[in-house]
Amino acid sequence: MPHNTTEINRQLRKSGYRVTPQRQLILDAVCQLGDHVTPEAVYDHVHRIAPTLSRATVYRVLHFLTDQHILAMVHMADGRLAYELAGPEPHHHLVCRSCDSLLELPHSVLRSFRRAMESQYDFEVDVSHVSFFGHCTDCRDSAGA
Amino acid sequence: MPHNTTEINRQLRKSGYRVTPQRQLILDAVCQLGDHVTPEAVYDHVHRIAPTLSRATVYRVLHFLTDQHILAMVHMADGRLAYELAGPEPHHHLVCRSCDSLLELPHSVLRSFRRAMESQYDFEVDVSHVSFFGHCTDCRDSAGA
DNA sequence: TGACTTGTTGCGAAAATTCGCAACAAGCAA
DNA sequence: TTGCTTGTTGCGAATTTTCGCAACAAGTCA
Repeated sequence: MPHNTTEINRQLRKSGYRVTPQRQLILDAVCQLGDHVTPEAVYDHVHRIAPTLSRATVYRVLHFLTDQHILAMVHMADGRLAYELAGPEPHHHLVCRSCDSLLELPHSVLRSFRRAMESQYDFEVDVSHVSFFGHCTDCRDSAGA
Repeated sequence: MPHNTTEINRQLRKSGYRVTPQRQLILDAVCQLGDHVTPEAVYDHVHRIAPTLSRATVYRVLHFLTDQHILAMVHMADGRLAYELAGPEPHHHLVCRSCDSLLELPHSVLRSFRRAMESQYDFEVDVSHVSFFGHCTDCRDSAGA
């Protein structure tokens, strides 16, 4: 999962996909907009630069880049999807249902779980995106008070 | 999380919510339709019995019953949401991205993980619904061939 | 039973997401 | 550079999900 555009382009072409201006714009947008970017935010951003770029394309490209493991989906607390650049090492999220805050988990916390699923169920868990929902310290404190 | 309607009704009323025919119909529908029921399937079912019951109400009631821990959300492989009756003991799913099959995990496999998150991050993970995505034995076999 | 309070519903419109298909253009080969 | 092949896009319509608000009715109390 390379982080620079040149390398990504090479990889896509090698797989038989095309590198279009739309795809580059959308990828750039996700990079610039940060950690959990909604489709609408991407659309707003790219639409300013390329007004003919349609919503459908935004959705399609986000799915596509996710399939290629260039982006990763992030489940938000309200159930909607957002996206972020997929790092070389996957990480996971603890999502607070009260305040929507995101806490990042290192991949290591799921490594043993993954192995267990593999040996016990012969199921290969894709850990490139896992979110857990619940309540963070702050929200529990204020709720309990 | 009681399983019979009478007990559920009592619980809802005690919490200050109302037991309406719509809510009962929708809950019955989920029970009858099985393990991972889509909103549209629920609507089709109840709409036959109560033609004026609207789509909006189906969505609202499904959310509502989930908040009350009477139903549980299930993430499907395509990213959409389905629902099922929440059992007394939560369970989890291994969702195959190729064939959409669901494998149930006993709660025990996440117990230690949950405790770890609590002590390390002071984050209380809600394990009433957790889905992991990946690939099952069969699909890996056929893909590898 | 009858009136009151307020949580719920229905409706239609809005928003979010997906689809189908013709027009377009990226990459390739000559 | 020119032209082909076929993956991609844009558009508009279809689908799915949410929203706003007035009308409605469940539960409560007199």
